[in-house]
Amino acid sequence: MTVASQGVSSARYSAQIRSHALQTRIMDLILEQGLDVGDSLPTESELSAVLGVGRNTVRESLKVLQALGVIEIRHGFGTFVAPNNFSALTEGLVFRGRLSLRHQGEEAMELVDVRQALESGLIGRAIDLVTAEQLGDLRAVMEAMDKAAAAGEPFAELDAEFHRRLYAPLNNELLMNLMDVFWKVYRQIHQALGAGPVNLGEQARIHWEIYEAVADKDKTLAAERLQRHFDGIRQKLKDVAAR
Amino acid sequence: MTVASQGVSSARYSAQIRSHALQTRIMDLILEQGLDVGDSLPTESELSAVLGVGRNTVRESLKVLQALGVIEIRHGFGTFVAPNNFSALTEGLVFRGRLSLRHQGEEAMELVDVRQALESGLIGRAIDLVTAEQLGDLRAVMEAMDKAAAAGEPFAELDAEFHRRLYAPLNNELLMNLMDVFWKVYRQIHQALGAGPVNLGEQARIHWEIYEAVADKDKTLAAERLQRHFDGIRQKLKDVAAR
DNA sequence: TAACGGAGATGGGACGTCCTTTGTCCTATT
DNA sequence: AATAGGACAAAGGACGTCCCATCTCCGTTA
Repeated sequence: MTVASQGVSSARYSAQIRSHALQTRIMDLILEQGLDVGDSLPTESELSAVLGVGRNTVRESLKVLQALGVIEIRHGFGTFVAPNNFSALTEGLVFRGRLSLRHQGEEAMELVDVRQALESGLIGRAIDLVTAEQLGDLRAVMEAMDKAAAAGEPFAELDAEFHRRLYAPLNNELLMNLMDVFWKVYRQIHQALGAGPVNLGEQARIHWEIYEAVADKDKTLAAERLQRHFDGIRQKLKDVAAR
Repeated sequence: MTVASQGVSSARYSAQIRSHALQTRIMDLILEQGLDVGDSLPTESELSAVLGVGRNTVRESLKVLQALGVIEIRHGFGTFVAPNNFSALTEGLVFRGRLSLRHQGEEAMELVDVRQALESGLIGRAIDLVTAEQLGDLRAVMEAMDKAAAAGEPFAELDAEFHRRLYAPLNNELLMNLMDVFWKVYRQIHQALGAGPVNLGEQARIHWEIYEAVADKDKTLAAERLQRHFDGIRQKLKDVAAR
């Protein structure tokens, strides 16, 4: 544990506790009133009155809750309970990643480790649950990837889509969000590092191999190929960071 | 899909883009100036001047960045680049979890799935890397757990500590943070659900079995026992949610 | 019937003011 | 000389107020 990691939660920062309390009160208010995703919160002025604090203070808390993906603020219309949304988490992680590039990109590597564990750990169950239709979707992505590769176009988005669809059978929204976050963060760190030239054809081939293993319902093989896929990514990161 | 669920990411919300841009500018400013963890940012007034926006606006962005774990604000002292810290993420997830209790606690289940994949997926490498000292630490936790179980005291904290130490050998701070978050969220959801009576002795036994497998460096067995541990948790959740 | 536009509501933002907290430094006391 | 305590300055915290920007809704008009 680092020196400072005891920081934020420490009782020392009473101000943080107070503003944190306000956020909690707002969340509790949502829950108490039985609001659900899509329902609207009271206006800022109303909240300011109900909670007994100034409107600016309310606004600060609302902004934080929005950043945490709890609510959605729409200018001129109102504030609403947000659907699941982790995009905020992305920002923080990307920042962390960029900050860590000064220290040999540890964070990026850690991120790949976590992704690897998640994906190769879950592929088995995904194979158990995948339907023919979902497999078809996956294949469609691969064909698009081939097309992009043949045209010499990068296919970062298709890559992400492939991994996303791979785990769609699990029907786990939290996982989807997390994987999205990891993917975006990885992407941005990769770009910031200055990605070297990529071999599109080989990229596509690796994904095809994973697809084949999944289509054959061969869990061990799929897990192994995913593992290797990530080993490759890790190696590439190491190469870039070494410069 | 609800009315609002197409919301946040849409280009439609220019206001969100603007405030998001401000956050990004602050983060960029940190990176450009070469600030590292612990360094202090300009004061709110200075930022307000440099960025050409009002102090309240700056404050809103700073609060968000604090919530994202990017910076740490200390009343009367200044604003600093924060060490890694995910505690903020916890809040959002706990809220999600509580919100979802109305829908048979799906989120809690998803959370367990992700934890399971992460932990059983990473235990192998943890076993590869674990040192004798770390193994000793792990054992110490187990002995404390035994003592608590014998005394009839719940040992949620020791349980968390066990899982934390299990993966300490990986030296992956991101993973540690994530696991901490998952743990806290799970804990809170569990409490909110109204935890049933727990069999302390059996809890301890299960953890001992995992420990033994790790001590024997038996990766397969450890992964399997972890898997079963989580299956048990999942079953318990299902029971509680069924009421 | 469809397109346009205004009204009203709601969030966005900027100042200015005063309070609270924190760290520092200086002084007085022992 | 060492220490305790108070004064001071700097920084963030909270509010109130005023005006702007944007959205939705609904009525008007072509």
